Amino acid sequence: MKRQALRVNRRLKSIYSAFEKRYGDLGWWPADGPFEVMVGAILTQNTAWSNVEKAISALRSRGLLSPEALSRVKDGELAVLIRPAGYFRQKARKLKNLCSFLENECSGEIKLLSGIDTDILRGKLLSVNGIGPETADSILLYALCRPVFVVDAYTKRIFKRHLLIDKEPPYDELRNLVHDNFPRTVEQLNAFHAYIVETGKRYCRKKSPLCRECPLGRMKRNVQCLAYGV
DNA sequence: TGCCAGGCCGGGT
DNA sequence: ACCCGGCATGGC
Repeated sequence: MKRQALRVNRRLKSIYSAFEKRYGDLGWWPADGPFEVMVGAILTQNTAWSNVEKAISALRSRGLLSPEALSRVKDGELAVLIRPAGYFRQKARKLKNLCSFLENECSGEIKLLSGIDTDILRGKLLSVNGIGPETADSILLYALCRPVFVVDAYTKRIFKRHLLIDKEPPYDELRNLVHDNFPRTVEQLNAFHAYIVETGKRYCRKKSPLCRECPLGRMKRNVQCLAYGV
């Protein structure tokens, strides 16, 4: 088991290095301030980022990118504004839930969340209707600078294609695989997920073939899968 | 034209 | 513990 962990550790590092070499510093998350990160994290659920940008712009142009302002808008009105991001009625409610959460938890002052332990905070975020594991971790990492790894569809696809795992494990299991075998620093976890998404968008969409341009190269057929569940 | 995108929820088995 | 249908727009 120790041996296994060492291999996983090495594989993760080599993947990360390949990304780093290709992309350098991506400067993620693409947003202005923590609240905007949170809003983006909800809006991008199963949705192309280009569509999210339109919605964010609409909110920005009306000065709604703060918890206080956003909580005052009526659901129906908000829904129309974020329409380009899809699932707009659901997401309008989710955004309001986020605002209520922030109001209850820290009176809308995001800085005040800094006193709360990361795991406790994660639990609180997960209790908000509309915030699941990926959204919670995105908020923790990119809005609140907590050292957590964010798992998404690209992560599973890339790890599977590059033989780190042979099937798709439950969210927390994959997250723990990285937590246990990769440096647990905000900087590296931030960059790692950013690299995964950038690579995923370019080279690892559902039907895109494996190609030479991918920073990880082609899948090597005779490399043994490290398997999941270590 | 149909498939896909940086998920999540509620209900069922 | 999984599996499903629903949610919705815009790009290719």
